[in-house]
Order: sequence, then C-alpha cells, then structure tokens
Amino acid sequence: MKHRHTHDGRGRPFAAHEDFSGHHGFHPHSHPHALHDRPGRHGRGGGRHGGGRLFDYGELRLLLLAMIAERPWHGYELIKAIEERFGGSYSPSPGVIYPTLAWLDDMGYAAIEPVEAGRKRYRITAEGEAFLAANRAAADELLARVGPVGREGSEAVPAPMIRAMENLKLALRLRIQRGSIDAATAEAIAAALDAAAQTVERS
Amino acid sequence: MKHRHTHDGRGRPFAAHEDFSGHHGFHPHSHPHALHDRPGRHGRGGGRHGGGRLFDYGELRLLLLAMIAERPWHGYELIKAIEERFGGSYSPSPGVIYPTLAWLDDMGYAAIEPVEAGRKRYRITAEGEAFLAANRAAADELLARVGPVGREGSEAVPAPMIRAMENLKLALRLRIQRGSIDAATAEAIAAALDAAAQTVERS
DNA sequence: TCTTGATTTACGATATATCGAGATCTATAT
DNA sequence: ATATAGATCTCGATATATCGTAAATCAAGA
Repeated sequence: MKHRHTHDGRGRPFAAHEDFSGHHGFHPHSHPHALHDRPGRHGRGGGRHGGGRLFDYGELRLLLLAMIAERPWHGYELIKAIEERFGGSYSPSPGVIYPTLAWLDDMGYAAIEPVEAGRKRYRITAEGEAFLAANRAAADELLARVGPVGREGSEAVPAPMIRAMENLKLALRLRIQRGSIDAATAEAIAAALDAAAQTVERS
Repeated sequence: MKHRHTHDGRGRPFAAHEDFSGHHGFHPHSHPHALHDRPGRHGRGGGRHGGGRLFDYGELRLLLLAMIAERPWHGYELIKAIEERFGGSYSPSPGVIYPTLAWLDDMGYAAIEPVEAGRKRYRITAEGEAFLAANRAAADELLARVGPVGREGSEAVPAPMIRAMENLKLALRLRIQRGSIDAATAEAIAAALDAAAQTVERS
C-alpha cells in the first residue's frame, strides 16, 4: 500500500512564493509573510453572500493543522466537526479536506497514524507545531472566528460532573457484570436514574 | 469470487468514545431521527431501519475477535450470545457476522477449526492476539459497553434499565449542550448522579 | 417431509476516502 | 498595470468498507 497517488495539489504545491520556513533552520523571529499579514481582507466582515468563500487562501490548512494539534482526527471527523460548528449550513467538501491533509502529510506537518480499515488518522508533528507557532496569529484569529471546534464537551463540563458521570458509569458497569438483576431491582435502579435525569433537566 | 481486501491494519486503534457525553452508547435501537424510507421496490432486503448504528467502524470485528479470543465460537453462537446480551432487543444479523468472520480469517487473525458438520468454528491466532493487544484500549471499551459476553452468569440487562440509562444520557447531553453550568449547578448535578450511583451499588 | 440449526446471498444505508471540473484568488512576468 | 500561470477553495461524482436487515439456501435430525 502507501500508494502515493499522483494528485495535482501534491508534490510540491506552493513552492516559490510562500516562505514557509519549514525545513532546515527556521527562525522564529524573521517570521515569514506566510498567512497573517495579508492587508485588506481581514475580519471578513463583509458577509459576502452566495458562493463566497468561507476560508481564504491558507486558512483551511491552518484550521486543519490547528485542529489536529489538539488531538488526532481523521478526515471525515474533521468534515463533520466543522460542519457542526457552522450549524450544518456549511460543510467543507471532501475534495478540499483530503488533499489538504495529504499536503500536510507531504510537508511533514502531520503524519498518519497506522490505522486499521481505511481510516487515516492524522496527528501533528514537530514540524507542524513549528509551523503552527510561526503562524499563531493567523491561527488564533481563525479559531476565534470559527470557534471551538474540537473541545466541545471536555472544556465546558465542570470537573465534578465528569467525575460523577464516570462514577455512575462504573457503578452501573459493575452492577451489570454482577448479574442477577431481578425485575424489582431493575425498576429501582431505573427509578434512581430517572430521578437523576429529572434533577439534571431542571438544573 | 469474493476479493477480500488485503489490509495490514496494525497499530493504534480508534479513539475511545464516551458513554455519556459522547455519541454512542448502550442504545439497542434508539435513534434520534429516523430517515425516510423509500417506498420503492418490494424485492427483498432493504433496511427500513437503517438509522442508528450500534457499532461504528471497526467495532464489530474487534468485538468478535475479543470474543473468540476467550474461546472458539461459531457464527450462530456469536449471534445468539450477543443477542442475549442485549436482552433480545438487538441481534446482529448473520449478514454482518459471517462476512466479518471471513474477514478475520483472511487477515489471519482467526482460523477455522476442522469443520464439524456444517458449522465453522473460529479460534484466534497469534496474529489475532497481536492485533487485539494493539487495539486493547478500544477492545476494552467495547467489552465494557457490551458487557461480559459469553461468560457464565451473564444475564441480559433489563429493558427498564436500558431505557433509564438512555434517558439520563440524553438529559445530560442536552444539559451540556445548553451550556452555562456554574459551579453550584455542577455540584447539584454531581450529587444527583452520586446518589443514583449509590442506589445502584447497593441494589 | 418438516423443523431447526447454521450459513450464504442479495440489497440498502452510512462512513470514509479518492478523483475531477470549475471558480477565484495570489504571485509574478510582461 | 495588465495578463498569465498556478495554487487553492468549492462542489460534486465516484469508489470502497463496514454495518444493517431480510430472505434464500444448506445441512442434519425428529
């Protein structure tokens, strides 16, 4: 396997112009004019309707890199996550997600975890971190615009709740494994769970 | 001839899913929104129940592999065992069990014991053990979700409990999505969950 | 033969990834 | 400054893989 398909966007895509400070050396100070000092279209406040682009030039790959910097994803997950973030009104086509991921891989910014059965899970590399750091300003601006994409339920849920949820989950698992749950016991447990659900509901 | 794909599939598994704040869990066949079924051809087949999946991507073959790692089974036994584990509310169709077993065989993860009267009994191989070890985290999470399948003393989870668990899970998910959980609210919810856990524990 | 265990085949739906055509933007040469 | 080339975003169509149901088929036993 490992068939490097001959894709147009691959190989060595934008070579000459963007000084991407990728390999050999890389000075953090003399930061390249990579992605964030593009005068003119900054906050994209214009709201250009109909067919306008959601992401400007290097933005999509920056967003993907920032997302896989948090945790590994695979392409379909990224599509669904971004789609959900935009409330379903926009969903990046696979035709742009997968080539971008492949590009990140080719550049050494992301690597494919060995996976099973057709799913490629990408994780960030050291070079990717460096690139992300070099473009942190643009990345932060992007994440601020898009909002929290990956950390939906982990950052927002308070710790005590997570602890209690894990606790209950474990108790249920142990109880089920113990076996011998008669009808009355099942009803009692169900009632307790329903009571908790009601408390949650009107909290 | 059925060309079984040659996949190496080695290495890290997929991410572990949360039971509560996550997506999938214990639901036998409860899905949020049913998609419309086309009233088209009569013929045969046709999933009028295509919605919620119990196992996502590589989970079924992991479960089967984990089961035959304990002792050899044949397909029908696996179907019945899983069905009993879910209290009869769900039973994996043979159309998914047998191809998966054939896949495990082709991959070298399982082997067919000498056929006895029309049935094929599968046992795990060394490669299968290696694969299972590589995906231990996901496998354990799966077994925890499904419960101890095939061991003696295993009984089905009563329907009221499953319903109540689903109910609580949904309530928590909705509450988390609503956001704005201050510390006091979190404590109240955690206390309710802990109370339920205690009830479960001494039931 | 009829029933029951056990497997195979057919078909559909979803998940995941690949490929191709077209539109738009940026950079660079003229 | 304009033209051109190339890179990137976007949509779709397509290709597999896997999960799913239901019927058809096959192999013993009553």
